[in-house]
This record gives sequence, structure tokens and C-alpha cells, in this order.
Amino acid sequence: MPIRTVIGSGLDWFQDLMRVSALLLVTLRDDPAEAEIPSHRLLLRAGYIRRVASGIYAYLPLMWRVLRKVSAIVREEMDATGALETLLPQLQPAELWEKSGRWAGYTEGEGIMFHLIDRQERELGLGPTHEEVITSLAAELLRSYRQLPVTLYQIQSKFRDEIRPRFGLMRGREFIMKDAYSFHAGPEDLAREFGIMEEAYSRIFRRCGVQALAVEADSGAIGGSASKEFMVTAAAGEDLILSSPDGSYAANQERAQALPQPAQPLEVEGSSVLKTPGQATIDDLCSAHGFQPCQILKVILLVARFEQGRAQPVLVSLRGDQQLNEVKLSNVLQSSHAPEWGALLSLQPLLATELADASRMPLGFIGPDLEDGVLAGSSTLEPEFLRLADHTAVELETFVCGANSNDQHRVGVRWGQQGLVAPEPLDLRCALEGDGLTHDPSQKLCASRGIEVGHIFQLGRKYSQALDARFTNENGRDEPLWMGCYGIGVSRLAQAAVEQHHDEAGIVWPVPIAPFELVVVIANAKDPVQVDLAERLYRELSAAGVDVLLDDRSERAGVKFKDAELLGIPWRLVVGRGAADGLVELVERASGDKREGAPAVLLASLQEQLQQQRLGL
RNA sequence: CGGGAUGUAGCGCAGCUUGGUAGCGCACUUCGUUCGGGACGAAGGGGCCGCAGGUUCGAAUCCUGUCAUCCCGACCA
Repeated sequence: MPIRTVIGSGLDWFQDLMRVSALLLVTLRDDPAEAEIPSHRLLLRAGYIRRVASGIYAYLPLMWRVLRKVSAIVREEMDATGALETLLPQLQPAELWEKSGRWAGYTEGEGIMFHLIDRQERELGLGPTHEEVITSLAAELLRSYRQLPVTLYQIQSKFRDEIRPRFGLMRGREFIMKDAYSFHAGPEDLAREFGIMEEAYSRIFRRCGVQALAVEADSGAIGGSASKEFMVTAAAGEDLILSSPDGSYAANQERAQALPQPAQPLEVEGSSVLKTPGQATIDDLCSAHGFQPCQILKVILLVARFEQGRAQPVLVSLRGDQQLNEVKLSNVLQSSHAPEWGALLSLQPLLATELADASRMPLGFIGPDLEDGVLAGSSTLEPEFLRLADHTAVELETFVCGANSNDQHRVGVRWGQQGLVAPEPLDLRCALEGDGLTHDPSQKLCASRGIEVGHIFQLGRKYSQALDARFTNENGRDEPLWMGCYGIGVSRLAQAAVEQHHDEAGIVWPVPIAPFELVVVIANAKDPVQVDLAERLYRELSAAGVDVLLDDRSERAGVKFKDAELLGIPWRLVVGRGAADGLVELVERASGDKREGAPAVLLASLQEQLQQQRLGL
């Protein structure tokens, strides 16, 4: 068997690949039609990625260099916290997921786990995340508090059958993720680790050269208590962030709590029934009768489907100017009913087609006291509504609401009258820009968009209890491990960096994650003087530890400049007509600053700047 | 899955309304000129017009079905 010998640093083999002529560089002059946002367009155009199927991408050599640099930073920072790198299986047995209670939720309905049956008819899932595997390993390996705390992490591909893959690497069905899991003897130690991770994450994003904001977040399907997301701020971000001007509060809209704008009192004497023909929306009502949306009580009907098959109709009341926050509603339903009915699988609008007699449902004219009778005869739905209400609805003193009969509303209604029973007030609304901050009503929330690149959770004992991962504590008693989990979307982070750092001409990579730090461009590859000088500088730079690429193609100078800008290499050294006089030009991609001079002088100052830039923001 | 759109050469597109045997720009190959901001000229190569079925003497074009991709919503690193 021939054995390949690795000599030197192991990076030697890069030498030959650092020439553009040997880099398999295929750039496109036109934007690919399939790409919508700048980062996706640029990564395709500049030859970093190619789509293989929807949400599935090949990382071409340049992209792989970027991903390895991002990974290296992540690895360094994780190692610095004392975390241990591992590699866990991607193919995972269904039983493990059945034990944690997530198999059904992740495979049925809108579940996102790719799953399959092997030739022995065993069910397997392709890992969308690794809590189950890691917890079962922890159960086998961790016996005593003396082994704690311990944190394990890995960097590898994850698989999620996304309902709608989008925007290139932003929402792929296969993507690279760093996931870490920590195990503790108690909640205090978990909280301590959470803080350490939060700091490590801030360093990671800073070192990658991206602006990221830590926000309070919903824990979603992962479960657990405290959770924070790290958002790269960008217009194309999928999430809405609400933050206070003084920076003391920032949260994902899914999670954000705030003080709603006060309602304007409805000034009417007594209550009456109003004819509202065809006025089925809040806008219609307001324009026809001069009401304000905040004076109207809005009712939303949904169906919550649970693991054990229950299809529970839900009636939610909100103030008319507010939007239902489905994440908050799901959390309420999950926490109060999952023990009884199994996990919440889906939450969807109630469709008339599910009713035995749709004509009895006065859609658009419904009040909070809609009779359960409208559900009668349905073969799928439970016969009674679960009635919930947001604070904004319960706190209305006098309001307008549907009369539960077509083309009629009631005006001047109060809770407690006409058989209207106010449900317990809950937070079910979306916080909005301009809402007051809970702990400081004088501050108003500002909205911005973000790309979620990291998420850290204090899981608590959810998985350790489910999978029976126990340790012996100081008192000699057995108890479930306390767990945290911490994710970074490595491939998403790389694209988010592009989203944050690009211009008309192309990508502008932050130095720490650029595929190369500098490109030496030979303006005229037919001029031996230029070639000789460029080759010499290229070797010198490489020897001096600069991550350098040589554009030795026999293209015209303009083409090479355009490509260098499209690729986003932070620095460009042009060896051109000044070469005969020993002069070269140094150009910084981000600022466009150009300096001409003797190589020794320019490269000395370059080295200084690079040293700074390698540290990130 | 619901709503919207698109599939014609590697990429971007025209052709389809009014059926007649496929075209433009970029990219690619060869030669010459040019050579610091995506050069010019000449000559080339490359397309089961997404797939299947139907209508027709004849289908990229009309009809039906299907698949794929993208955008808007639920999912999330």
C-alpha cells in the first residue's frame, strides 16, 4: 500500500493551488436568476458555491477555504472555553428520539427530520441536531459530579428537511453547524457556562469580522428555559429584532415582551347591535363607522393538533390593532397541554371545510363568546373551543366585537356583561416598533432585521430526564444532568458575512475569513519583468505568512481587477508597468485606497495593517 | 401544503400571441491584433426547447398531465 507522506506544516500542498490559473475559478458575468439577495448572488457569481438541489450546495475550493477559516476561529474559541471536540453520528436511531419525545414532532406533520428505513426495517433519522445522541452518551459516560462540568462540541453537516429552503446557504437542507453540549451538576453551573459561551460567541463573531447582536429568543422545538440568539444585522435578515435605544434590551420579535400603545377609549353609552353588512375586516369597520382598530376586539380561530391525535379548536381574542404571535401561542399550548395530549404538532387556521356546517360560522363577525355549537358534528375537531386572550383584549374596558351573526357587530360591550367571560390574560401578541420597554416605559422599541447565526440554550433537564442521563451528586444521590446547548451556523455565518460586507463590485471579505488575504495581480503576464517581480513578491509574502494568491492568468489587467473585486480579496498588489522601476501598487478592497511605491515599503505597512485586521472587528 | 412565477447552450435572455424544423449577448476553442479597469476582428464547437402524453401533414410554440426551480406564509443554525 502506498503511503502518502506529509512533510512540513501540512499546508505546503497549498502552494500550487494558490495560483488563479490552477484554482478552478469560474466567475459569472451575469447574476444567476435564481439568486435574490446580494450574498447569494455574489457567492454564485464569484464561483464560491454551486447549487446541487434545492437547499443543497457544493462548497467550491474558495468557499471551503472560507469555511475552514470560520471553523478554525470557532474551534479556537471553543477550545479556549475548555470544550472538547468530538464527531457524532449523523445517522441516528429512531428509538433515541422516541425516548426524548421528539420523534413524532420531528418526522410527522411539518417535521424537519429526514428519516428512512434500513434493510432490517429499522427506522433512522438524519441528524438535524444532536441532543439525543449526546445525552445518551452522557448517560453512559458521566457517573459522578466529579466528572462535571464537561462540554463537547463538533463541527459537521446537519440535515433539515426545511419547508422552504431559501437564499443559498442561509436556509439550506444540508448545512455546516457547530453544536456544543454542556453537562452540569446544577443550574448555577449551567448558568455560569451559558455566560462563558455567550462571551465566546461574541468573540467568535467579532473575530469573523461581523457585527452581531445578542438577543433574547424563543427556545422553539429544542426546548429549555433561557435562550439567546446572535443576529448578524442585515436588511435581508429573516428575523425581526426589537431593541431599546440604550441597548439594555434586545429580543427576537417571537419572544419580545413590551408595553403596547394604550388603547383609545371607546366613548359610547350602553351597548347596542350595529348593522355591518359585508364589513368583515377591521379596516372595513373602522372606515365605515369611524372606530379605531384599538377599540375593536379581534377573534382568531385556529386548530392545534397534538401528538395523540387531538385536534383542538382554539379561539384567541386580541385587540384589533395587534398581531397574534403564534410562537407565544404555541408555547402556551405546549406547556399547558402537552402533558395531557402529547406534543403540539401544528397550529393552523381553522378552515371552514373542517366544520360539519360551515354556514353556522359567521366568519368576520365572531365575538369571544362564539358558541361551541358551531363545532357540532365535525368528525375531526373537539367539540369545545379552548378560549384564550391577550392582555390587550382583556384590558379593553369597552369595545366593539362581532355579534356571532352575519353582518352584525356589538358596540359598547364590556367583559362580564352579556355572558362575556374574560379568559386569563396572556401575552400572545407581537411586540411592535414603538412599543414601550417593560422595565422603562419611556424608551420605545426600535426594529431591525437580523440573520440568526448562533443560538445558545439552557436546556435544563429536559433531555437528561427523558433519556435517563443521571449522575451521582455530592450527597451520593442520583439526579438528572443539567444541560446546555450552543449552536453556530457555520455556513450561514459565512454567507451572513457577505451580506454584511459587499458593494457594487462584489464581496468585501473581512480579513480573518477571506479565502486569501492578498492577491498579487500580474497586470501583463507576457512581460517577463512583471512576472519575475510578481513571482518573487508572491514567494516572499507567502514565506512571511501572508495568505497570498497569485493571479498569473494571461487575461487583460481589467479582467483580473474585476475578478479580484468580485472575489472580495481584502488586499491587492498590482505588479504592472512600474515593475521595471521596481514600483508596485497596493490596493485595499474595502476602502479602495491605492498606494504606489517600492515593494519593501508597501509590504511592511501591509503587514502591520494585516496584523490588526486578522483580529477581526 | 396554500398563493404567485419560471423552465430554450455553462450563465443571462429572445422566439411562443399568429405552429413551418432554434437565435442573441456573455462564456468556451483556434488564429491575428491589443494589453492598468470585464478589448477587437475572423473562424469554430456546443441545445432529446424540463419530462411524458395529446392535437396536427408538421409543435419550443396549442392542449393535458407531470417534474424541477424561485418568490410570499408556517420551520430554524
